[in-house]
Amino acid sequence: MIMSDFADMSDWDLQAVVRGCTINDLYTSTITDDNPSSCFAPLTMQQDGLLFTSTFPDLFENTAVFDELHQLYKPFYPMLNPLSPQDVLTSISGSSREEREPEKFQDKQLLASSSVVATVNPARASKSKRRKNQQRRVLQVTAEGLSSDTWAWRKYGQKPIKGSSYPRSYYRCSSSKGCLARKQVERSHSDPGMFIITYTAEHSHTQPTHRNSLAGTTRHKLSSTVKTPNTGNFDMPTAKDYSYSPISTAAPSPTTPLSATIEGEFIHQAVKKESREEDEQTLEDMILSDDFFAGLDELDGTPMSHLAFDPAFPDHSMGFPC
DNA sequence: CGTGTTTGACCGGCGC
DNA sequence: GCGCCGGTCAAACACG
Repeated sequence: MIMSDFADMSDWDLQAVVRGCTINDLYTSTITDDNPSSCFAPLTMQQDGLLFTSTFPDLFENTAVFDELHQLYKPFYPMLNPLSPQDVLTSISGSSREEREPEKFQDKQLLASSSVVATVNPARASKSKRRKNQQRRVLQVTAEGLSSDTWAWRKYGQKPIKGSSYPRSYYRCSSSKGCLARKQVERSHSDPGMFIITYTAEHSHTQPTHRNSLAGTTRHKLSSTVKTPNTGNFDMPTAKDYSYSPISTAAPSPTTPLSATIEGEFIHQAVKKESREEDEQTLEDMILSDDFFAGLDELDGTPMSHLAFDPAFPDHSMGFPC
């Protein structure tokens, strides 16, 4: 594996993986108290037909491998984005139908909620133009995972996608004017309880302390437009909508703070797992200590700030003013 | 007033 | 070259 190849991979995959472990622990039922190590989801990197599979315990036991990864990722640390949790992470830069329809691609790959997949194909990437060349990262998250994304997103479009039962919503980062970060949210065709999030471009700023004003985020008018998946329509509900149906067919708006219902649920889970979180933080401190976040520290000014993220209190833990 | 969503129109990449 | 389709724009409107 060469550096240029790594550069094509997601900039924050490693952190997303590490962070995802912790958050997965809170969000998914596949990780049990009896099996803390299960948070180390299998890591699969496919590259030029080469399939590299490992698990985190393996990586950590094999310090040489981890050091290599550490070194390879080091140049990208400042670009790491504290993505919200979890599940599936795919880096895409290509032109095939599969890549243009990540949700189908993921279905094919049978991406489990706890697995992490990073895919890159430099050969194809070089051929493309603007849209083709755009690096994308695809995550499959639950509604909870969706709501835990603490970046401030502003919806700027929604389109029905051919072959998909659900429309795709388009969001741009509203934290900073010049930020090119984009986000697409689409309900998973195979699992309506899951959402396919496609991130495009990087944030050009640090994570905001608080999300922007809530003005306009709760439109009662929406209550008549929110439909079930069976209708083929899909609107991102407001916090109020979501609070009525925590595990509803829709999901919280990315710009909407966690509703009391969801937040309470998170608090409940967080309290439940409190002791284990300490262990995990210790683990993360061990794994990600020293120069791992040196770049982030320079960028953010708050050392280890990202590790302070707590899905139960996203607004309290994330960030800093732009 | 500031910030958000909605939605039809438009643009441009891509496949044929 | 043409048409399809995904992505973006921007006006209108909602909400606090």
